[in-house]
Amino acid sequence: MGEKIKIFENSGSDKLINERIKKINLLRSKGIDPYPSTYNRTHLIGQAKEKFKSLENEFKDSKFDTEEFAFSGRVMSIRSMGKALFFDVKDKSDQIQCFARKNNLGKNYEILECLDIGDIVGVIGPLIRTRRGEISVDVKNVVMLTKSVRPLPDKWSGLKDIELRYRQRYLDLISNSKAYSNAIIRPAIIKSIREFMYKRGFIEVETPILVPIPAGAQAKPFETYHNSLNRNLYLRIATELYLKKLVVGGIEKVFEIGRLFRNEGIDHYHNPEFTTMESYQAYANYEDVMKMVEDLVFEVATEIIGTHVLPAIDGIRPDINLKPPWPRLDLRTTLIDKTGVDFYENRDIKYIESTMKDLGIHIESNASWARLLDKVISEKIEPDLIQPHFLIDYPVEMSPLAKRKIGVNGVVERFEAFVLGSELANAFSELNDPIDQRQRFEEQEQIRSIYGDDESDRLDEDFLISIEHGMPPTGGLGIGIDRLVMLICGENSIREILLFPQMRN
RNA sequence: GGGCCCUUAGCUCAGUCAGGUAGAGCAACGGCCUUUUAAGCCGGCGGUCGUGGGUUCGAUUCCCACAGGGCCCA
Repeated sequence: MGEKIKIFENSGSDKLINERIKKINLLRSKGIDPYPSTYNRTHLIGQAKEKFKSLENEFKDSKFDTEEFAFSGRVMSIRSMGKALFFDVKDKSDQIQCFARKNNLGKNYEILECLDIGDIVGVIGPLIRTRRGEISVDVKNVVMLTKSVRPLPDKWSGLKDIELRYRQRYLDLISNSKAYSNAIIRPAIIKSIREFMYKRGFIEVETPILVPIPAGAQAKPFETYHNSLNRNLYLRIATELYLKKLVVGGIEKVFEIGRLFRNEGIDHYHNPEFTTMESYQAYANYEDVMKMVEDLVFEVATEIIGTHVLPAIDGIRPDINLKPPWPRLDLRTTLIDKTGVDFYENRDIKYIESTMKDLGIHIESNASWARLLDKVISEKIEPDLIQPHFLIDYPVEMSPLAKRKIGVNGVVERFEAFVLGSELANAFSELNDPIDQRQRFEEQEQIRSIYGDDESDRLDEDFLISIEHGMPPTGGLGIGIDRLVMLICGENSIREILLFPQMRN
């Protein structure tokens, strides 16, 4: 800590801060440390309130005294009554009113005379009900644990400014209970997913984030530079290829939950870093994975919110029923239903462009057939998939890492899961024919050069060598953790479920 | 990438259409008050009106650019 605290008198906030710094100095002059290092909390507020209520039931109308509780938490509001003071203290479990009388506290009342909203205090005393019926601490002792020098947001309106909520999330967490519960639910979901996977015998691993070739997905990477290796590295855009190498190595059921990075636009569905779970299971195909996905989402949601029917939220969504099995929609026939066109029968660029024009879909210039069809799917099919659905059997051109479906030309064993009109998961029977895989990568490299498509997948020689050693038939999955958290939390912006979303500057 | 909207006190917001350098509530400060709870009453603080330029005698207000944020479209 600096010896001198610079005092400004110019602006409003500096004045507020200076008032509080004066109180710090006043406390110190009385021999009170405003930043002590320890405090012995005996109870959480929520537990103690429950205890008090059960004592009330036990004693009915007769009087009783409780033990002394030692709480700690942040001061949320203060009501001064002359020689008595009411203040509300909030910990992680609940909030409680504290009632402090000057004649009960003696010298310690001086601490309360320096009390501000936002301070972190310890309060010790039995519980009582006040005249108005509120369970309160009859404060016998109070300890300053951390003096705050900045004012908290308005106690009634809270913190509304969306920008401030994201940039100063800690204030959002203090002021807005939904922000706090979202922050708690996310790790609970991830824990639940881990337990689901562990139960099924999957091994969790960690693979490199800094990679020499950003392969395994179709996305633009972030680039960085390693000084002593004297080479460019990329932040991973997928965990796919490393995980499949592990399947080659005999880790037959493997998964990773981790951050991926894609150098693309930011909006309320996309953050440049986001979290996925990818899993790979030897001797399974996409049918097995489909069952696992619907079971996973069903079980996790049920565990977290106690029901598999996500409640409707006004202006955001209707009830969402996650109960398996989810409908399987064949992509080709669904396209025909929605557009009247069989896109699979003609893979010609000119054909798809003119068809799209007829359908009123905007055409990106110089795009490949696969990219154009992807556009058709996201315009004509995805928006209607509100309840959970699987779209199955994609064209090979859209899926360079997926195995061909036997007996159906040009189609691979792939599915995507959709809910609320957006993609939740992507999975396939993994391509383990090394000759075919090499050709697919080469086609991706060609598309990159022909169309200048910098999102095409990249040929990764190390990966090809690994599957040339033989990868067993494998079912692979990628599931968007952020999307799943949004679904369960009932948020329609990714920024509400990331603690610190990417912001400009 | 395109369009529309927003940015005023620490926080939540008025005021801008009809240009004359700003208001409220909460918080904070000084008083009164020992069961209040959005406590109450009295008094006084607190603002380069996002930034930069332009028009004007004069700009928070009108115009332009930029920054940050939001919504919609691509």
